[in-house]
Amino acid sequence: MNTLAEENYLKAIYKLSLTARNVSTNQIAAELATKASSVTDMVRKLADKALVNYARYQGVSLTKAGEKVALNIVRRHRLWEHFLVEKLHFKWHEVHDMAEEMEHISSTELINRLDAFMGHPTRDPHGDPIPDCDGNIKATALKPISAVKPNTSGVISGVGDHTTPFLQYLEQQKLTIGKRVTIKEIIGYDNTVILEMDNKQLQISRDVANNILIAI
Amino acid sequence: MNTLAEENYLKAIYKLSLTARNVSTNQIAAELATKASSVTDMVRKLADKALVNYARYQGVSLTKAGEKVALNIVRRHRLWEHFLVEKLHFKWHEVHDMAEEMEHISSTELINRLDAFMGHPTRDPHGDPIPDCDGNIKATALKPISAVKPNTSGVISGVGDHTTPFLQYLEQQKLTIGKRVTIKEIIGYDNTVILEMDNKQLQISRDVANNILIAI
DNA sequence: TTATAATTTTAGGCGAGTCTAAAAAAATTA
DNA sequence: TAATTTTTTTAGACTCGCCTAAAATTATAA
Repeated sequence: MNTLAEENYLKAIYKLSLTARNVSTNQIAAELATKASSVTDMVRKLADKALVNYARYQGVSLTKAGEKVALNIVRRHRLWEHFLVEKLHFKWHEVHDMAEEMEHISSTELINRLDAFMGHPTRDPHGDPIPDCDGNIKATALKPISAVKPNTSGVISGVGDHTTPFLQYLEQQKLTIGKRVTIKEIIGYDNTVILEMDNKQLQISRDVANNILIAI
Repeated sequence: MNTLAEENYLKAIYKLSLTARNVSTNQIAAELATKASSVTDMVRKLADKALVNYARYQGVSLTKAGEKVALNIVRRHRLWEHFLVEKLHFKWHEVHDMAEEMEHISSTELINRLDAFMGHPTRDPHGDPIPDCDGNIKATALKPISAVKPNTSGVISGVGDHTTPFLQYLEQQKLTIGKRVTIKEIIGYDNTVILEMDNKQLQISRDVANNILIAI
């Protein structure tokens, strides 16, 4: 078994690996709100356990074993988030910190039964895919609204920003997971996007459009 | 907030306090599978935080504040056990270790919503009462089967032994929470108890009779 | 290409929580 | 009551995960 700190490092490295081949010490330190020297220590420990590939000054990547552990943590996190929203009726912006604690509960049997109890969901409340018990994750090509051509229609299926203010804004605008939207026009001046949803027009900023992901 | 170790000490002291005024260092060490010297260190730390009363060589007791924390941990533990049995269909002897981890999840709001989700249960799967959110616990006078007079009838409402082999034995004999039993006779020779349940006769040993608690 | 800046690692230390071994206090027995 | 045993505390040390400060390495700019 891995310690709490080890699990948090693996999760951070996994997350950062999605947008970079080799993750740097400083990136990990920023992600975990810790110091680079602490990261160096821990990364060597994880390398000793064969969970990451590491060479001095060269950055870090997950090994197959490390990735499996990380995907398991992600699975637990997202299943608990799903539980919190669907069964305990929390809002999607309220569940992250709780799931952050719950993801470290170790029983595999527990998580498999939770999965069954929830009806084997494929996505968490933010639209992120839930890995299965073998760590398989459904690769789904979602596009930010800002990247599609005018007159394209799609279903909101994920967000690129998980912070509370952003999620609260989306909720207020009813721009939630599952909603169908049509991109009408992208204004050249500042990339404001004009959408149609529920037969009404709506304008959103470039930043917001970058962080709403749709399936076409 | 208290650390994981602190919470575990408080819970252990609470448990031992049920059968002793002042809890000894050695008792706590045995309960937590640690060494007396470690207990002394931690107990001083808890005394500094005003969670226990402590004087060198005199044993330990919980303060009001410490008891409140302990009851909260017990509440969380028992609610999660209830969830695991009722919703995820675990057996009553399987849930202790999982709940041991889950009880440390800190959100009060989470536990209150879990409580509501479960329909405000008053007892966990072993018949132990679940404290409410203010730490009030329904005092219920349960009696071991071994301590009631012949021809008394009652409902099995708790167990005095939470170990897996004992719980599995009870399950096999269908001596589970909620079952009505009538004590027919206690044999003088070795205190074997003869019961009637579901219109059938059943014999149990003194040790078993000591650890089945009934409400009359 | 050399100087400067940024990043990463090393060295040494700290607090939490644990341990062993020895000393101190309390309880028990003769 | 004195001697012995048991319990508890103290002293000192260890690991984990973190820190700061300084050194080493790599990246960038002149």
